[in-house]
Amino acid sequence: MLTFYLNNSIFPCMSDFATFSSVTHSSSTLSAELTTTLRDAIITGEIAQGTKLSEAKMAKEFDVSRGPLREAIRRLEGMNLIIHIPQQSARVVTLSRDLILQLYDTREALESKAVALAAVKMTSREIDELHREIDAQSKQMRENSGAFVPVESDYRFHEMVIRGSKNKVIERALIHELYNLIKMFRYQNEFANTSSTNSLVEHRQIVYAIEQRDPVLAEVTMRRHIVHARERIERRMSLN
Amino acid sequence: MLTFYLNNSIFPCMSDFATFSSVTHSSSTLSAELTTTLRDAIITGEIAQGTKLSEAKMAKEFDVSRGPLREAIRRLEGMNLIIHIPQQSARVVTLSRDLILQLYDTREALESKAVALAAVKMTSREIDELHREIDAQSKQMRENSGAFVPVESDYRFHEMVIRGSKNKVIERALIHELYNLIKMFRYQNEFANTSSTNSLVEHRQIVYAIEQRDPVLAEVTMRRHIVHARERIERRMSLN
DNA sequence: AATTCAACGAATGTCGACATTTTTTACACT
DNA sequence: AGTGTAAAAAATGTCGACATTCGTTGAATT
Repeated sequence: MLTFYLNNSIFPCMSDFATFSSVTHSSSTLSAELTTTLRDAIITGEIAQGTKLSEAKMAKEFDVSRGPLREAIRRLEGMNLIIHIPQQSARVVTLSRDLILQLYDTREALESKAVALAAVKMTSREIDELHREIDAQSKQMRENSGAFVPVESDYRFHEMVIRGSKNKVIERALIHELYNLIKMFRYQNEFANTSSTNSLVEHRQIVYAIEQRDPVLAEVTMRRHIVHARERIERRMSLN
Repeated sequence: MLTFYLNNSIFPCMSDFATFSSVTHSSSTLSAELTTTLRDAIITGEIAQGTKLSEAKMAKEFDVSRGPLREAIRRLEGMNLIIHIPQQSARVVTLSRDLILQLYDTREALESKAVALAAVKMTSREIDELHREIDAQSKQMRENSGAFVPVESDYRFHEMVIRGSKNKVIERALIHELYNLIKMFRYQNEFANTSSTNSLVEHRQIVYAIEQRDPVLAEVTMRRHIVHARERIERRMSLN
């Protein structure tokens, strides 16, 4: 069975949903389970961009009533993964070139602020964890002689920094409302599949700045890190 | 009948809801109407912070079934106005000192980026509208010999700048997910009721920077504007 | 042939009832 | 009196059916 790794949770193809739901009962409510299942299906592209979501069909497919399904859709709306027009349709978001670039501009603003705060607020224990993560990145890249930082590790790194800001508002904006779209974009576009070896160097610089408790340096470094990613995307992305 | 002005929409006290719903049929769906009604009731404090929302009671009060009401609650969750714990409770958010300061940090990051983009992207027509708005502010303040920029005008100004960025992601993050909380905070705390006369000067500086098509100046100016607001709040806010 | 209108089908919105879980209350026991 | 347990009450979660709206098809008219 094909499985994808996202957010530390494994989820199988949608056709295997029956199996999945009988195996995993982590979430308390049906509606919450549906939310994560749909989220992952959208991120991976199993449900393609722009797809019109028919409540009746999906309810039948997942073998649930329309109530919980509608709630899941509302939540995904709040995560910017679904665009809903009342009385008409709910569609999976379409990642235009424009939207992606706007996404990275927003990420630049939020995450550079987050790391500035993190430089002040992170505990030394948390900084240690950052070290462990980039050491693992380094090791993995040497072993696989890969030019790319493994995506999951990259997400873990950035999310550790974000949480380190101790700012719940930024954390929610980034993790709940932005990163899903970024994961979706990266998952569905090989060329966006993380960063060159530069990324690892940049990660080290970020940790260094945090370690020095230097919010300005941390902010500038993170800003550059994200701008680099944005530039890479802007160059390589076809115009649509 | 007591009415409050928010987002260009008038809404009466909740006790008068029956009247309201028979008068205004602007929104297409019940669920959408409930969302705005509840949103405004939360912002004004008619539904107090921390209130536990009982679906049954509210459904009876508004004379609707629980379905649309639950959807409205999910949407308000997405706007950060309600915190929901599955199987337990949905509560109106509580604006702690900490949360407010985090909110302003986030706003600083997003809105300074927004204005930098606006300095590049705004049309001259849009800049004219900015002028009209701050001229109106100036006039109102002279006439009422007031030390404060009228809140509604202040929101209009900031929202014009945000839209001027032409960045839908930032726009949504700010207007849909942050400003409601800020409005809530300001509405329920006299002392936060906009800014000193400095604000008007700062608004002029921001427009000047945009006019000069100077994104760096615009960003710095906006950042200072918001930091000032934050500092004022930090000084005056009791510790809770 | 193109356009308009009407009827049909499909989809979303809304409702009331049932199921399950949580919280409260009351009672028994130490 | 305090604690623990069990029943009862209240609340959330879920379901299936009905209502309304939207989009489409097809026929009638110009």
